Amino acid sequence: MEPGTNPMEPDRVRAPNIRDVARLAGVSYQTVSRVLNDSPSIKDSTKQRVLDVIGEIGYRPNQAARALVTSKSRTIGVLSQQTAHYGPTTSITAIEGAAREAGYRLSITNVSSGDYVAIKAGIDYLLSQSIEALVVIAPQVRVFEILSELSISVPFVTLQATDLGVHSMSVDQVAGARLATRHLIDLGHTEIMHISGPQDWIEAEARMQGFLEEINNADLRTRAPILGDWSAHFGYYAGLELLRFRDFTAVFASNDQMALGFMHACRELGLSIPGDISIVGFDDIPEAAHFFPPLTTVRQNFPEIGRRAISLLLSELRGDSPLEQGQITPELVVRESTSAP
Amino acid sequence: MEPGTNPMEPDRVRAPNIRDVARLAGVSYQTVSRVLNDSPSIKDSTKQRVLDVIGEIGYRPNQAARALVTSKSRTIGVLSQQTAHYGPTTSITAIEGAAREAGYRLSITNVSSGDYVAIKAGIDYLLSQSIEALVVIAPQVRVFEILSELSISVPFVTLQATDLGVHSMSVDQVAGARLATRHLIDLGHTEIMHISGPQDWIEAEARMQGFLEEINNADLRTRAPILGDWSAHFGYYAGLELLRFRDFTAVFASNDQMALGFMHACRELGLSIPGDISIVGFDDIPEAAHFFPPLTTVRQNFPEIGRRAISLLLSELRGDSPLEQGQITPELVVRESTSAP
DNA sequence: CAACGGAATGTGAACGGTCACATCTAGCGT
DNA sequence: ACGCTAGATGTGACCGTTCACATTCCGTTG
Repeated sequence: MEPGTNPMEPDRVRAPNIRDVARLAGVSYQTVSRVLNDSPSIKDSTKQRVLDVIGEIGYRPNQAARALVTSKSRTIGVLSQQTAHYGPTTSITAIEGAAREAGYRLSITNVSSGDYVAIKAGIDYLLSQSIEALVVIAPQVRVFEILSELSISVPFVTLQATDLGVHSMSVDQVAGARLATRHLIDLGHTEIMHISGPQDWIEAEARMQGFLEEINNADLRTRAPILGDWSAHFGYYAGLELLRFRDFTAVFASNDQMALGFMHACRELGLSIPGDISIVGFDDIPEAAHFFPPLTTVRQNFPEIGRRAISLLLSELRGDSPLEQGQITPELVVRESTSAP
Repeated sequence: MEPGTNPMEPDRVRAPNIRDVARLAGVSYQTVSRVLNDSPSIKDSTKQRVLDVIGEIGYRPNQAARALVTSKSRTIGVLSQQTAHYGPTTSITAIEGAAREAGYRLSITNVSSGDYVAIKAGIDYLLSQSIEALVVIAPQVRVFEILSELSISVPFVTLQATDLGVHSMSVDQVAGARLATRHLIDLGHTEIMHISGPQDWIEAEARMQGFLEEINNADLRTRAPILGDWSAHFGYYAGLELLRFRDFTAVFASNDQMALGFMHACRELGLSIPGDISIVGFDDIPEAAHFFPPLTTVRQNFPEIGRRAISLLLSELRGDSPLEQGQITPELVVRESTSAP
């Protein structure tokens, strides 16, 4: 029995390739390739024959081979956070959808800590997959330092407002914070606290800035904002601490979770909301409408950001059009956690 | 001037490849390849020289080429849901981390609707990227029909308990639901409602089953559970509706969000929790501890599931070891939303 | 000292597509 | 009837890496 050609051999089934299709359809492999990329000059009858064979034998184009020869990976990298926040998650979902629709896939890397090495490794990892574009959702200041220092060769966009050139698509955080603060001021509050996010988060910084701007505009004073970690737990403990001195009548929390925790602390101390303390959150997570009381907050359209980020990248990839990057305006949602003091 | 070799040509910078490295290091390309895959028989001095060159010119191995020749994509596919629920998101984060650590990347596809075509397309899409393994987080019944009918050729694991052979790694939903229900019964409740998740979700079904088992064990009766959509909104409106007839004293909601909405409805109708109505949720999202009142719920260890799913797949990919798949036991977290009737 | 053998390194082919170019056909005007 | 052109299809090379096998080097041993 000839060793190499043993017909009994189980013979690792190889996935059908373009030449198998060609042979069965009685055409050349190049014709098959043309059908796959629907090139214009191909006779309908031929095309149909090829498609039939493809369906019949279950042929799938090999992405790796295609990527190799075109040196296009059809992959968009996403640099994100380890923590599963509502906003990023929602945006990523939208990004994935938009990307897939355009024939791109995503490669997501979560960078856990904000330290230089981890972030650098994350970006490196993405680049080694020869991504064609990069979306950065890790909203930490340090990421942007690294990004600019690395002089990335692919188009990229951040979902945060930065001064890093044009590559940004974001909700205007400053405007949102001003909306929230203005709302409290308009109600008549003069002593307003701010519970901020972590110092190294761009969003946290921007919201704090918006808050301070509006406070200054109204000639009010405020205690130094305290820096939280976005969690409801933090909001709770911060509340217990802050409320030992009741020298304020309103709180602007930098996200809904911290607002929730803070309200928890209020209840525990027997304070009524908004009777004793008004509170505004940020994000408008779906649960916020069902907090006790339903939370006044600032709504960000996360899916929209994701979609626009991708369309911005895609247009840059196609080379066409001056990219219309920009900011999305957030919206104040007034519910029952705020009232006149 | 020779056309092809014009030294003035800007000449699209090509990324350095293995042969460039070889040339500069004065070795053959195969030696470079050996260094990259740290093959044992390579002299230390040579290895160092190659590594130096790699660092110097910033060479990155081309994943596509590698994938092509080895027919290993080093990619694990993830089939997930469009909606950004806390549980799946948290698991995915853990999965990503574990996969990356093992040198695998993720390809995530969200399938929006539960209809056959969409799910099939999602799986097809993943397979066309020649994934080496598949994690299914889309917990819909229909997904599993498709999965079994397709006879996937790669190892796969679902994050839901199924009767689909061994490929599953999940929190024991039935046990969790029994824990919750038992708790209410132990407190003395005899009229217990269940707000379930959507009918075609495996988890929803399992939790309902656990609930009914425990109800039967205790010789109690219950009204037919109502089928929700996991959202706080649904919980709210369901609450308004259900509470028109107050023929129950406790509610087991199939997730924390619906519990939240339900509590909102209670407050609005002037009912106290747990005074008038006790309520138990499911998941223990981080916010649950700060609801009003803090929610008694069932904790699932989502990251652990993700990690274990990957380690199960990896061991299957390596071919070693009988895979220790299985279930993780959930845990009841008693807070202040439950008391004796 | 020749023969040996293992460690270290090199060579050709292959993976599965696409690109650039070559060839073949059919329709058309003159 | 002829050449021309555009449409349809085929051929060879190449993308960057690994695999299988071949070759060289060098220290050991009988």
